[in-house]
Amino acid sequence: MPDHPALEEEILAWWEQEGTFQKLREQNAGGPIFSFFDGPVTANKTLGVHTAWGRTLKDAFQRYKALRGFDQRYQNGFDCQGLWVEVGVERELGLNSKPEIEEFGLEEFARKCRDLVVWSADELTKGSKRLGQWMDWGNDYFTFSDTNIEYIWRFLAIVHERDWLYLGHRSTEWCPRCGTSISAHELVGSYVERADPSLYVRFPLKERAGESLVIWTTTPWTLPANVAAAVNPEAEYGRRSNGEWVAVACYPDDEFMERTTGAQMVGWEYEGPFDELASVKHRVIPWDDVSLEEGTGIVHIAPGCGSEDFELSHVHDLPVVMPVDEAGRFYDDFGWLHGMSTVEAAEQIIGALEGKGRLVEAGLHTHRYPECWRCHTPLIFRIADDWFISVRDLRQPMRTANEDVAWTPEYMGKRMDDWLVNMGDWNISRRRYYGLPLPFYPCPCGHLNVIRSRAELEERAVSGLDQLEELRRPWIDRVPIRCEQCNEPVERVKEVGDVWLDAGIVPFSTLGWENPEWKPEGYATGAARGLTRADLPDHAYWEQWFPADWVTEMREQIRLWFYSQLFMSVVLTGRAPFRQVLGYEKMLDERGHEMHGSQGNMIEATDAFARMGADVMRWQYCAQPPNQNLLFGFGPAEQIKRELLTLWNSVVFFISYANIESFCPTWPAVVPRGELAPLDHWLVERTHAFVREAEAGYEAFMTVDVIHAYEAYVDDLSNWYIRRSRRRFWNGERVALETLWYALAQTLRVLSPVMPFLTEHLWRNLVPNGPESVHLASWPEVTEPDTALLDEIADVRRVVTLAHQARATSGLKLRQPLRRLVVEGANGAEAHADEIADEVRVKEVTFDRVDAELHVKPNLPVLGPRLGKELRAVQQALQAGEFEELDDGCFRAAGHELAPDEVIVERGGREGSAVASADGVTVALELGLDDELLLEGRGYDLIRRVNSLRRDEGLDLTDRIVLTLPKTESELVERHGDWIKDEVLAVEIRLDGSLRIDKA
RNA sequence: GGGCGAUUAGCUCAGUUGGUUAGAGCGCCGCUCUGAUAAGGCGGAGGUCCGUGGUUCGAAUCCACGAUCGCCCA
Repeated sequence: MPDHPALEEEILAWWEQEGTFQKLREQNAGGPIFSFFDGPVTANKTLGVHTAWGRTLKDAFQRYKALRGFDQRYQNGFDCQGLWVEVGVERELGLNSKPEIEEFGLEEFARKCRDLVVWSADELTKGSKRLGQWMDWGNDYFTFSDTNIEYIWRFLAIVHERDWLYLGHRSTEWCPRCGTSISAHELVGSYVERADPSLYVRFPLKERAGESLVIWTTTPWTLPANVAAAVNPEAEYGRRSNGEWVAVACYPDDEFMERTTGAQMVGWEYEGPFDELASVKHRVIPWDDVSLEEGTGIVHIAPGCGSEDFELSHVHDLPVVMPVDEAGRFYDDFGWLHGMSTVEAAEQIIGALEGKGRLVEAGLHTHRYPECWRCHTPLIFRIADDWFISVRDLRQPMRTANEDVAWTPEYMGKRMDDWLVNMGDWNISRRRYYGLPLPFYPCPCGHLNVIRSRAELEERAVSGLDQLEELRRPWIDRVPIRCEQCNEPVERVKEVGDVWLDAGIVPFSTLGWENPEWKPEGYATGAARGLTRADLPDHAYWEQWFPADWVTEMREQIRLWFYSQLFMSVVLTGRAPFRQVLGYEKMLDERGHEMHGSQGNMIEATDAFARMGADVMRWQYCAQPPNQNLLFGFGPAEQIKRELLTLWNSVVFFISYANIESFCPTWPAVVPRGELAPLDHWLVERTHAFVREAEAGYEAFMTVDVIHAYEAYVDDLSNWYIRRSRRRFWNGERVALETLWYALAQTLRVLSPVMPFLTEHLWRNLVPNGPESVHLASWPEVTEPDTALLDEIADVRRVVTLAHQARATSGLKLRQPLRRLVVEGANGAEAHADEIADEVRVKEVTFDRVDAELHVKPNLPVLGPRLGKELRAVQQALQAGEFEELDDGCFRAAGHELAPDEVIVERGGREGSAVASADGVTVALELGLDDELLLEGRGYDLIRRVNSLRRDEGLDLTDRIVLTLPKTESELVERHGDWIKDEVLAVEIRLDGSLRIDKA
């Protein structure tokens, strides 16, 4: 049994020592191009089993394409900026807010962020190598390089030139802990079920003494910012006896003193809940979207705290009250609430409303509410100034570009289109520190300066260049430039860019788009200096490698990396940056639960490497249909190990007999020449069929198809070819060895992309004088398989399976030979009667009508359309046996004549035989025994016992023995002595004692 | 609230244009093979195909409504 981890470590060392990957690249240099872009992995952690899934798919297909001779780039990428990195460092330093970070110092904070990236990049590299991923390690791209930043600057400058860039003043989802707005694509999936306060609050009406509006809210903290109450103008409202106005539809059982329409209520003025804190006029406004399914039908409007509310403020000219600051705390002018968080304020506000007698009801309400994807803080709405890219002119071109992309699974392409249809303007700014510095310099003169390169920055800088450590906060903030309009010094905005800008620009920044001259190590700039040797290629190179032939990432990347790449590519080139995409679903634990560190079901990659090994992990990933969640774990790993044992044992079997025969195969692996047995021919064709099936799987980017093809194939190889051919191997038949070697060598080549270690290990044992590595052996070229021959053996296997079933029902063991097997309906198997006889252990196999009871069933797909309602009567007659057999295979039942193709005829067992049937094939095993058969059965028993003894005593396969038997076996020895000697490798049989064996 | 998808054996999933006794792998039990042997083969138990109606000679499959779950968008 293979020790996967040990074997893998050994292969890794050997690859390293031999420079196998280098040799592969040299071998394929100048070949046709297969362009793959690696989506940058966030460098803030070690390698996880989730990430290893994607890395495995990337590696498997790059290896497959390499076998087919494609030249590839193999550039790995690290994502190095943004909240992921910042939050990691914050945690490490024990900081928990923006003021604390600023107090800590932005220079040092930036250096700490870089340290984290450097550490993580190293860890991820180590893990990926252990996984077997072949990349050009050391030539990685880092998104925090100046080069990447400058490419994004150029992109933004182009966006600005086209007039798509604007500063938006709007209500956005805001994380109070991170102190920044959250953009739409970061919001997805962040809605969680949670319980919030549910308040019904009374707003007293000014002109109608004793009357009030009742509103419902789940965000008490927004009440101090209330400026209006919205009603549905079409709806009917009613006044209860206690003076409270609500929508009639919301309280169908209540009695109302007075009724009116929403439209009539518009303009009513009321007292706000906290007029002492923010003094504004409050009035009723109409709003068609007011729902009557929830709450009271009267909606509390706070334009400073909600996006629809904010929109309404424009329509109705309402004041905008902003109650909380960046950190989600009430501003000082909110009296007793000042400094409180929205959560703290909620309790105070509920108490205060109760004190004023304004609270109708307070409870809890469970609903879906967005929280921060990074720190899980519930989001609030704030009015903020953010930088946006307008998608008005881009939506259609992006949808059109996406139509040229082949998505696997297909529905993911539709998902992308849905996303594009619904996408809002791209909010590209974040009020954070460690990120792309947005190159925007808005001048008080009204001109927006957008810098497009480091050179331009240096040229226009007023001061601060000498301290510019990196193109990054805080250093870059100290470099004011001269406004190109008024020539006055102007400062950069403080915001950094959305990380998806960093990743989306990769197809341009790493390939040298519009770069006039190739720069050696030109990517190793800024923070990336010293971390990579990556060159900045020239534009001709970009032309060659853009767009990608293929990319793969998990499904979430549709709205993230796939989206930002597509966005930037459509802006810069008008087309999609990739031709084919493979997406895959989520990873869960083996019981189908989300993996969480806190629940103890998280599997560390290092554990997985140590306990199951990289090949088994890779098998688990590759066997997974990409449209379903992967249930990953050690349980499935055990099953895979057992499954892989078949291939291992087959190779071990081959090598044992090859050694015995001193058989040394010769490269190249070509179809064996000479006297091939029918079984050898079949294995060759079967192997070719497998190669073709696997090829189709790889070409469709479906490793699961490759694995399914393999599973069927390896069963044929081991449970048919090897089992049927064992005797030929014992006899050292050369052509059998050649054929098996050929099949195994092709199998290893086909599987090597999925399972690079085990195939390599077996290859080194199996192919002594061919390519030193299976990965250098190229893809097997095979001819079109002979399907007629394949079908024939498929028939044979069907017959054998049925015969084994019949055996099982008969109660006679396989060791007891029988006289005859009759087969009906598998004509392809006729040429293989001898093999069947041997497998089933019968003296004779005949192909004939099985002499047994007749069962006739209607062939429904044929008869249904012809007979319609009459079918039922025919069906019942046939089942009851009320039918007449006519000549030439026709039947008559219930007054209808049935042609041979309209019925299915099966035969059941008679006394003295065991019958089994399936799919139109019937076999009947004749069970009669005679003395001769019984004696032979004893012979098989004896052979089995002796061979067990051989194994128990640890004899080698080729050791000869002297067999001693009791005298009672004399008849057996007399009749079958030679046969027995042959089967147990006995040179002599003695009849003078109890059963024992001695090494001869 | 809107859109998409799912619901089949203890678990994970197949199930072709509607067609005969609804399958596979794993697990469990029994049998079997013994020169791959901590493997291989055969069988068994285990199903209200989510529910209700409809179309049809015939529905796991098509249609409608409902339930539950997941995903996506608000």
